[in-house]
Amino acid sequence: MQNKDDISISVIKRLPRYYRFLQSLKDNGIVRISSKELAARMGLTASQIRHDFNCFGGFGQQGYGYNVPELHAKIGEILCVDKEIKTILIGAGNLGKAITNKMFSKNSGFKLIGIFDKNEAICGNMIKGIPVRNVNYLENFCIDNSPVCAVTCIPSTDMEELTDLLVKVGIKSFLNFTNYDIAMAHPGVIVENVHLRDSLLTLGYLTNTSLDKSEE
Amino acid sequence: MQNKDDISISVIKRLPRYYRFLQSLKDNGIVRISSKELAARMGLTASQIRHDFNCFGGFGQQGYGYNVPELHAKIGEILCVDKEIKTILIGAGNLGKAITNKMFSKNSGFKLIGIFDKNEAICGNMIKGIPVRNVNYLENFCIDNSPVCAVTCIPSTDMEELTDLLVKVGIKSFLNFTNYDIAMAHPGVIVENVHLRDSLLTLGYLTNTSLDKSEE
DNA sequence: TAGATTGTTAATCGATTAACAATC
DNA sequence: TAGATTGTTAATCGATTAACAATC
Repeated sequence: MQNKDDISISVIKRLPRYYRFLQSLKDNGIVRISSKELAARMGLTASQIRHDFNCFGGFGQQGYGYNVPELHAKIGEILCVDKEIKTILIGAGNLGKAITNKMFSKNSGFKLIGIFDKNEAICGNMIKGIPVRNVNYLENFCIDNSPVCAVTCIPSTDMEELTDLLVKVGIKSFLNFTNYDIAMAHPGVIVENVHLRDSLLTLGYLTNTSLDKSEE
Repeated sequence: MQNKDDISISVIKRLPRYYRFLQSLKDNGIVRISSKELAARMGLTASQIRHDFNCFGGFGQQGYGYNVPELHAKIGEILCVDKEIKTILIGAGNLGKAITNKMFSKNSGFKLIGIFDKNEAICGNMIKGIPVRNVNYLENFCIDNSPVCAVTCIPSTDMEELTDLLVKVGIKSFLNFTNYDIAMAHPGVIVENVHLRDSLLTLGYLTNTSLDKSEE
């Protein structure tokens, strides 16, 4: 087992998928799995799986494999799914609503404590029991409640002003759905970008390339 | 310039971001940029940028750099943003609505031609001028209109049956928002996965790790 | 022409895979 | 004990970076 700082981002990005697969194995009552069997199910190599898990410690048993509920719990622990990072969401459009409804379930590691929007017309609306507040109240809300994380699903053009404010009032990490480059503007802040349009463009490239090929 | 098949997926995944940055440079009236300057703006190395562009051909000029509108056009061409891949969307909840409203703009390379949902109550509703149809009509619609791509934003539990049908009627590529593993179930099909919850869990890990460190 | 910057090859770095001793 | 499978190191592979000749 190595120091947490040494763990490469590629390993970290695989953890949520491991967690999901183990969850589903557990739900199906499977108590034991070998790296070979898990590799076959996930489309990875057994070597990589053992290598990945060993970044965090020896979770298996020679000659047996891995205990599914135990491994699931260990990875959940590494991902801190039991934590409740105080989180605010800015932008209560369709995307904001979808995120609020689906993503902050138990064992997500986060707790949504406030929703903000600049559109007066929807302020006061409730989403999953949380009122949509006018973005004018954002600064005071942050001072009073000290959220750590912000989810941004607003137009990119509003992002510069907003992120300056959020970083000022102590936001440490962002789940960013806009194209504004938060990491570039605020070095040191933790940012996970979700660029939906980039995914679509990549898919377009791959689809067209594959169609060209099948026409040859 | 190499064969299209030789181009690694990591290069391809950077193309949409290059395209975005060049768009914004172009919008700001910048007509010339060097790899060094672009690297500084994007947080990459100049070497990588030249290396990436050269996978597709020599777009620059020694001693000058790159012509922004020209390079933008070239990358748009590579990404086939002018194509209109016929696309259907399944699941007209908040996420489906957000995607419909924001992602299929001009120069996305896609054209949304049909929206489907199993919820009777919302069938007939219009989203961006497209009616929500009952999923019962999906098979016949595909036979009549031959869509190439499908966007899936429905519960994972409905995915096995749905993807079997979609692949049968000729869908070649998927933008998949569910946790169902389409690629595993249908080898050969092109899949771009967007796992929002995985992004959140990764952010949780990074956030907690960083908070632990700053407490030391 | 001289300076700048590309295109491209070689060197480096890091991630994945293979191999096998340890051991359950 | 014998068979199975991990943990871990070494080998391989691929991606990124550095270097520099070509050339605008």
